[in-house]
Amino acid sequence: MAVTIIDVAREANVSPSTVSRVIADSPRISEQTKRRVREVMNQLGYYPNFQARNLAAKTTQTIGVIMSDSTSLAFQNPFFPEVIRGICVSAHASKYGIYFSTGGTEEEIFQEVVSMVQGKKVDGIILLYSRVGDRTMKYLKDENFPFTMVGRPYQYEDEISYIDNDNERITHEVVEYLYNLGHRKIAFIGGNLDFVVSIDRLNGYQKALEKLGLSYSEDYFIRNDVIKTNGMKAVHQLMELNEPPTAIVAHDDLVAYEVIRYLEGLSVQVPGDVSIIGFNNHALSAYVKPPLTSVDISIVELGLEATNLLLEKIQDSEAAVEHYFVPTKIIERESCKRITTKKKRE
Amino acid sequence: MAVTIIDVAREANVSPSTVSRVIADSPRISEQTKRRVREVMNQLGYYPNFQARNLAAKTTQTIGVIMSDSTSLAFQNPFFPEVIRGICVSAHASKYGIYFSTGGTEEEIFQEVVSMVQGKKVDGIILLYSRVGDRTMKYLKDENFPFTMVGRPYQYEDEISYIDNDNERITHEVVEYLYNLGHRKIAFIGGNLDFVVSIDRLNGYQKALEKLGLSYSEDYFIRNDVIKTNGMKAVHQLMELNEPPTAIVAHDDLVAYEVIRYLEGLSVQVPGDVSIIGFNNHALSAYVKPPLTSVDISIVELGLEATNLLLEKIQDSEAAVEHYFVPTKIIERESCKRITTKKKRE
DNA sequence: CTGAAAGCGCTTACAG
DNA sequence: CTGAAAGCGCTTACAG
Repeated sequence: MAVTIIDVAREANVSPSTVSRVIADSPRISEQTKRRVREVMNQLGYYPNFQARNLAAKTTQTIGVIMSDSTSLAFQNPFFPEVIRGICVSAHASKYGIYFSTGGTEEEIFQEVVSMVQGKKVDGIILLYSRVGDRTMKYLKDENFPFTMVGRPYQYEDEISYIDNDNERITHEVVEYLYNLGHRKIAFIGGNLDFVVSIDRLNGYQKALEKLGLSYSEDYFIRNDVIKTNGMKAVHQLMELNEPPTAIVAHDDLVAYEVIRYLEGLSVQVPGDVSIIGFNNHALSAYVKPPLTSVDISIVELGLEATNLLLEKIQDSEAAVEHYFVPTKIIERESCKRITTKKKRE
Repeated sequence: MAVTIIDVAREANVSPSTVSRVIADSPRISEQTKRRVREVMNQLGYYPNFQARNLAAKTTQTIGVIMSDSTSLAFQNPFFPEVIRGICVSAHASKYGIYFSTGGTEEEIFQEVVSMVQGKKVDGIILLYSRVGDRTMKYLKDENFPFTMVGRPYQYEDEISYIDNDNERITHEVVEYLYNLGHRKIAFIGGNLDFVVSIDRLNGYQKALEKLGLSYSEDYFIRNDVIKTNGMKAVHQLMELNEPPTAIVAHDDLVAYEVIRYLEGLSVQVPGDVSIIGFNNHALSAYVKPPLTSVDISIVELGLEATNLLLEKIQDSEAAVEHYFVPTKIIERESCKRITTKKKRE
């Protein structure tokens, strides 16, 4: 029904091959012929059939975007929309489309990736997460299929191209920031340790303590799952310690606010009694009370650069493995307070 | 290179047609043959080529998802990730994939939609917005291409299937809610009036005033663009009116918080002096101070139902045009206060 | 229940 | 600079 390359060829008195070459803007066709063929294409309302072209050319001009299962962090604001925006910008500039994974569970996602790869649905894949022991990542690596990750791979770091923040360093800086405000008792509320980002941030926290001569205590570390299931109690226990923290680093702005609310229940003031700093710099964090000091992690760039790297890989299968860190920045607002170190010690 | 249907056929001693029918699980093939062919497929690691299958079958098994340009509301949390989640659930259940638009400007988006339709990239399209005078919507309708919208179309309402909230009604209810708390001076901060959702909410506000015997005043209506560019001043003017409002309805939780911040600058307490209610029930709104009363609009359902409707349309081109409203609910928190109507009037 | 053949709408060596 | 031909990997009437 639709007008095909054959119709155009007939109408323009050339062969289908020629029409095909005009579409591709091949230099081997004379300007005159091109002009004539293009005129006919417009006249007939011709559009190349995507599937047919891809089948013949053995390409798809689309990249697959995979996020971790929907129950996890990835679906929270604002990471997801922003990273997608970055991907869109880069993909659009190179005339690539985006095919989106729809799977729910880890297993479904894995199966979907396999079918994307084997079924030749996409030219390359972006993994929007990095999880410990991830089968999908391993598969992609073993298949030698073009892919990049947003997040440092937990393994094979030298064989996989990825974009990330320097999570260890920035968390280190966050702790130092609090230290410089006079804090010595600094608690940490981590993310899901199945994800490398959470591990790196925890490492940064621990190393900073060490470097600053503060000792690490299990009591000062709350895992994200206990915040989720039993946050109120965990925060109460934290504040009932003999030496309750004067500052808290939270893995995400959302959990920071959750904690602030529990603190309120205990009549603990932020930042009066306890300073708190979050990660990810949510849109709301500027407006909320107290405006939250938070680490901006350049989410759009994360998506943008991951896509650029993938596109390089697709276009040149010999392209070197590359890693980038995208900038992070502590956005100071009003949830952290300078204290004079007059308490117990010293 | 990859193993094809031919390889499987040869190995299983059947024709390619038979293999194809086994893939489709056609009832016309004996169980015995199916078993044998499937065994060979596993053994050889066969996966059907997506493009080839689609080209031959004249289908794509994928739906296109289009959002409004990235500068607008759609990219704000939490609408975007949640609506996508809804779409994914439904698409995945029906084994459809998702092709995502990457365009930046309105024109780019339009071109992309045309190429999706004409290039046979997708079987149907979901428009994640409804804009006044939208060329893309008109095009889809005129082409008679299967599509649905999240949001009431500004035109051709009887010819287009869509899912929406009953925005007029819920805004009406919101005003009544405030009225029942004793408020008589209720201001409204609207969204971008290029979008139908904003128009409907404004209408609901105005009709509620009318029904409740309150008069509508231009002074009580702030357009979203002035909030964006000159919000502080607009809020100041609002509060310096002879009869400043005692309650404010904000088109979105984000703008509600922005307003609250400006109010603070004027030492106006929320909800002490002014009550405020938002829309969209952001994830943070529960945690923030004051916890914001907000209208939950069931975003996931919006995506889910729009996809279901589209799938019906795709599978049956004669399917009737349908509309659904997805439930809305006022989530009461702490930003609205009952007042005793003792001020000036009466 | 199964197969031979045509066809989906392109691209790309190969030849001139 | 252009064309004829083969092929990409499937599906689907048609025939038996």
